[in-house]
Amino acid sequence: MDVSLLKSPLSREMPSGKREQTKIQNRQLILDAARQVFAELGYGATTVRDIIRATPLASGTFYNYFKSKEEVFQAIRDEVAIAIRPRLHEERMKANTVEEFISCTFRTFFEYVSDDRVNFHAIRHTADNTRIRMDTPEVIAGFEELRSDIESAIAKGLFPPIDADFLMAAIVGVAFELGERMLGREPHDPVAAAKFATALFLGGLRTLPYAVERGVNTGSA
Amino acid sequence: MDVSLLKSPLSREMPSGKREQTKIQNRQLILDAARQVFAELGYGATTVRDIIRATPLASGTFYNYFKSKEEVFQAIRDEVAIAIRPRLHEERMKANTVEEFISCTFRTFFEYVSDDRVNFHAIRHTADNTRIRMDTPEVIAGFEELRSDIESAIAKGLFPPIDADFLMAAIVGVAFELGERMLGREPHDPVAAAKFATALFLGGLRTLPYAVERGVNTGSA
DNA sequence: ATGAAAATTGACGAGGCGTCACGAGGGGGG
DNA sequence: CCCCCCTCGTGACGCCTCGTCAATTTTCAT
Repeated sequence: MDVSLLKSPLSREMPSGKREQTKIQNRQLILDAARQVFAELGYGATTVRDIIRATPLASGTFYNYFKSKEEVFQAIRDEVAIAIRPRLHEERMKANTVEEFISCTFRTFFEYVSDDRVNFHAIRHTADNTRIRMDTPEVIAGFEELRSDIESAIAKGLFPPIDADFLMAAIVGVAFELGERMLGREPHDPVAAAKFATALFLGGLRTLPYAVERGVNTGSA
Repeated sequence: MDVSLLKSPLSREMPSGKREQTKIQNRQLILDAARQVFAELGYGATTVRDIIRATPLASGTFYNYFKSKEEVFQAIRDEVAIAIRPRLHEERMKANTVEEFISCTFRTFFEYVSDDRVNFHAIRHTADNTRIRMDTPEVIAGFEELRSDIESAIAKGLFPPIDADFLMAAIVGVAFELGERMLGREPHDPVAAAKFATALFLGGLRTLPYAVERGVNTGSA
């Protein structure tokens, strides 16, 4: 009696039961298979069957974990968003100037994108010349956090009282688009991309670093 | 595939044969139905069958015109790109200063987006919280044209010798992302969006117009 | 050991996919 | 004006994927 009362509440902390373990494992199996298949066939062409075929599981099992391939895709994106969001927030919190706020945001983002090839390769190219962008709740939360950080910075007097929503959108747009371009260049140069974006936001066109070689930025205005 | 180019040399001028007419008509029937169905169900959930069902045609006929729903989507996007590209290019050609180059690019783009509700509504909302961006050859050509215009402007001394590729990407990113935000606000204010984007590119954060009301921009630094 | 709860399995009906043989009907030649 | 040819619309077909569900296996608690 005493034991059973103690055991069940305590066991909540550690989900080390066989049941929980295989559940976690199966989920990961599906996610890994999906990453691989998405990267190979492209998101559009991939079917749920393709994913489970790349797995020892049966077709029905898939639906115990995800509702559709969209949901798998979302989960993969969420992983990325969850990994990068705290880093960005933390960096921005440390910022004492506009320069730091902007530069650390871009630097952190581009470096993460450059590093985490697996996920981004799975997400990037889809079918011929189509690009997908899925704003999952986690990703949207990241956007909102950026906006809220901007608003805090405005309140602190760091930023002038500009439209935080538009500024957030502009940062997001530049980050994603420039990130894409950066991944298309060899070698990846997150620092150059961050320099470019930072200079753009801090001083506009006239302070952008000059191009010195084919598609590589250095120097400054 | 451009039908008019493949036709016999003489009939190029006037495709008034009954055959050519129904061909054009059927294509348009499919495109219109697709616009409607995409807007209703979202791109992801739409099937080729849904499109032809919204049409008096038979299922097989669809494949005489398009290979897949992706191709229909591309065709719709291409229409938009073809409509807007010459406008943008023309405006930029008239620009004598950096200010004009940037401001007319954004102004024209945002005004077009705000006006052409039909196509953008068909393209915008997809399934729950997913966004699709398809870079068709025409759209990519629009990007390339922007880059080439930037390069020309650099050659003319209008711009400093910055990385045209990155600048193009930044403009594209801000245009699409801010456009999305603009469409989410009521009423649409393409001028405010253009002002914001232009100020950002010309002078950076410090010259952005101040926010005076909930999500509406006026004034300047 | 045993029964209940939970999770996996794969077969199933529904329905979409792309194809193809057929037939209708434009269009050019006589 | 007619007729044949050839293009194009048609819808049924075989294949595949979808999401479900009853049966079965696995885990867990007693």
